Amino acid sequence: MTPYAALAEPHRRQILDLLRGGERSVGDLVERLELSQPGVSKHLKVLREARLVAVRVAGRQRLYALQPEPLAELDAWLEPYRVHWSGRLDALERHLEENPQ
Amino acid sequence: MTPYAALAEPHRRQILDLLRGGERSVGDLVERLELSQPGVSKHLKVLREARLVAVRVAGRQRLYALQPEPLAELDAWLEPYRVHWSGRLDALERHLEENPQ
DNA sequence: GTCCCATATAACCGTCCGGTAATATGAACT
DNA sequence: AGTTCATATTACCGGACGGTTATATGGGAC
Repeated sequence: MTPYAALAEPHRRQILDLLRGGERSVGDLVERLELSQPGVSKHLKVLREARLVAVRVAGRQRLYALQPEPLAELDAWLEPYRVHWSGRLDALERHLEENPQ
Repeated sequence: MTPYAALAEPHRRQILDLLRGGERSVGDLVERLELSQPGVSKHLKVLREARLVAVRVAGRQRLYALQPEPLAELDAWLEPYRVHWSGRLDALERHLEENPQ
C-alpha cells in the first residue's frame, strides 16, 4: 500500500494524528475513534504494511508508534506544486531558500 | 472527494504531474497514460469534482488545467509530521524559519 | 490449569472503484 | 443535413474496501 492510498481513509489519518502525541495502545485508539476494535485493528494492519506505524509488545498490550518516513515520499511529490497555490510568493521564497543557485 | 482520496490513484497523480507542464487536451493525456479514453475521462471527472483541475472548451477539445489549491489541505496536514522524518534538522530549521518566535 | 483481558483474524456483506466496450453528445467542416 | 473528430456517459464486470459479528490467540493473574 502506497502512503497516498493509506492516507485516503479518514480513520487512518486520525490514527496517525493521535500517534503524533506518542505511543498508544489499540484500546486507547478504539476509545478515541468511533469504530469497533476489529475495525481499528484492520486499519492498523494497513498502516503497518505501509510502514507508517510500528508495534511494540508490552505485556498483553500492543503499543503503536508513528513511523512517518514514508510520508516523505508524499512530501516530495507535493514539492513542485507548492509554488502554485495561494501564498505563491511565500512558497517560492521557501523553494529558493532550500535550493540555492 | 477529498484531495487525499483523489491522490490515492496513480493515474490521477500522473495526470496532475502532466498538467504541471501546462494545459493539455484529453487526447494528449490519453496518448501519455496507458489507459483508454473513457478511463482518462473518468479520472478527469474525479479530479474536477475534487477541484484539482479546471476545464476550458476550445473548439471540440476540452483543455484541462491544474488547479492545485486543494493540495494545500494536504500540505497543511503534513506540516506537523515534517519534523519527524530523516533530515530532521533540515525540516526543523525550515519550520522555525517559517514560524518566527 | 483456568479465567480474564487485549488484540488479531476470519467470515461475511454491501458498496465503491477502476477498467473496458459500446454509445451518446456536440462542435467543426463540407 | 451529413460526416468526422473529440470527449463524455452508460452499462457492465471483477475485485478491493470498510464495516460488523463471531472467533482465535496469547499473555497475566489467580
